[in-house]
Amino acid sequence: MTNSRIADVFDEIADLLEFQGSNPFRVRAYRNGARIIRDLPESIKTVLADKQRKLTDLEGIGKDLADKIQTLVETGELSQHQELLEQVPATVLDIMRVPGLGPKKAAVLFKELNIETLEQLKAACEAEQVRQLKGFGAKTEQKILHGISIASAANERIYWAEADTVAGELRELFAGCSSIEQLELAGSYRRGKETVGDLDILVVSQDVEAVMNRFAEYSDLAEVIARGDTKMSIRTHKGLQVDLRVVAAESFGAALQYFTGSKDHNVVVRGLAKQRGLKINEYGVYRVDGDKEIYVAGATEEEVYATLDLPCFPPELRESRREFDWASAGELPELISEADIRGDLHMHTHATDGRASIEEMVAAARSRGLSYIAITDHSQRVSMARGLDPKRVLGQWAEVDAMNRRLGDEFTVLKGIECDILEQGGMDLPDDVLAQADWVLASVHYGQQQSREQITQRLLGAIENPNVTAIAHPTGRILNRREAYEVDIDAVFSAAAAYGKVLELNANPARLDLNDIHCAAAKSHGIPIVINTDAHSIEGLACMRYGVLQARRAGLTRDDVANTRTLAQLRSLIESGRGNS
DNA sequence: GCCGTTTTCGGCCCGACTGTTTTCAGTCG
Repeated sequence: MTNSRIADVFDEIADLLEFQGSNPFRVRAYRNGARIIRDLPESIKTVLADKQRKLTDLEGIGKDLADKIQTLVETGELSQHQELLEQVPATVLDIMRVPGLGPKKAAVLFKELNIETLEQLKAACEAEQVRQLKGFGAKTEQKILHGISIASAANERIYWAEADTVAGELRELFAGCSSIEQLELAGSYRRGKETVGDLDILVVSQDVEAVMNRFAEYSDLAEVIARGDTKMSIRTHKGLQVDLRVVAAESFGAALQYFTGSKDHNVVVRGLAKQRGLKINEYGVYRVDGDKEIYVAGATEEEVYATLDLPCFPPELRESRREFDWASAGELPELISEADIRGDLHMHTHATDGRASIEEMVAAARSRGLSYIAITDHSQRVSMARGLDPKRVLGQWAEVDAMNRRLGDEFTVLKGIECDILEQGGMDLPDDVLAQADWVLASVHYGQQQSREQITQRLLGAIENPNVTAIAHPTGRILNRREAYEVDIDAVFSAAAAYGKVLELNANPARLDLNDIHCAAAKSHGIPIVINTDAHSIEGLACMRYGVLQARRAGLTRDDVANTRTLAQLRSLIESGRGNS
């Protein structure tokens, strides 16, 4: 059983317990446990197999959860989980996900009206039965009906890149509001999470009405969800919720820290504050003195963290993973930035499914400040994209040689290929062809439904091939669309480390594959990561920033990433991979 | 359910907004 499956079980137990009105801290313990398992950079099986280590060494996993994890790994199920599912139909969890309905109200609906599904809930609202219940009224009934109608749209998290577009529009909207002194976007968007559930905007202004009126003029606004003295929430036509909060200047840093989260990170921060006799909320840091609270800090995030002797963590690291350990050891990594990137080693041209020529890709890459690229068109198996057979790829590489002679020392194009790993195993081009390339990416495009053993063996075979430099998009996932294929990722990491291979972080905003957890795991194996755009057009080269953001979330530094190296350093890295095979 | 230099019990982050209420519970982030 995989980490993520174990985490899913714990999350569902938390949902079911919450529905039953269990101790909220017990519920939190399960959710916390789920997050810890999901964020773990190695498989739980590996930890269990190591006699030197105990699951309870993980902060937040006690004896009880450790036993449950072990049971799940060994038997694939958990009696407590089964019993809960017998008491509470899993479909009632959908009811809790309707905006405005939480565990308490969902439980009342279930107990009083026997409502188990969204369909039954809709019918009961339309029959005006819900408004009869204590604690419910006509407005709640309308809100539920509305909530059901938008539930699917509202629950889908959008790609970070899409959120960034909305963020840009909102910045522009508020740029025309003269009373705004400071503005920042917070939340998971600021932390650079691969998908974003909603946007949070923080503003300092003396004129709350003017700011909120401006917000109400947003061209993509579908409805105003709430509007109070300091907070206003809207929903866009696509269903994205945007929250606006207006705060005083002395509270801006505290609010930014608070609303950037993550929630788990803030729980730790608040706990540390409490130990020091301090209290932190979104208005500031306060020294608690009897029943008096004296403002200590809050204008900037730096001063908020400084009251706890903590560095101002880069937002990407605020996930309550390892950042507090790093900080206390003085080992906070200096995260990679886009300026560190010198090359892009995965892109397509119009020879296959790209839209531009080699020359156009070179020009675009140079204007982005890069000093080398690899042209990596598809191999013949990808017939839909007119993949290259040996003859065509050798022809393309001759073209690249000619191009390099024209370019001189200023810029270099590596002769590359994105070579398919065939369904039956083995590479899609003969070794004597691949041996002539500078840079070979190996990819799984077909047979993604194969068994874990088959796919793992295919990947291991590619890693062991001396001509292969790197594995592209190693898990094959497409966010919101396609799960990663089944693969023993630990085996892939071990092999890549042993054979000196590189793993890709594909920067396409829908892929971001490897994900942040896997990148951190690869780093711990000493595996270099290459951040590539997989561009199919000159515009596609701009995706690099999404990959860098993901790398930052993984805690990667410049040294962890292959394409921050100079060309000479990169070539020696490629050579050492060949030597190890 | 987790945790502990205030340690095996008693805490566990905290405030805004809404709707249904006449003072607050539930939801949300």
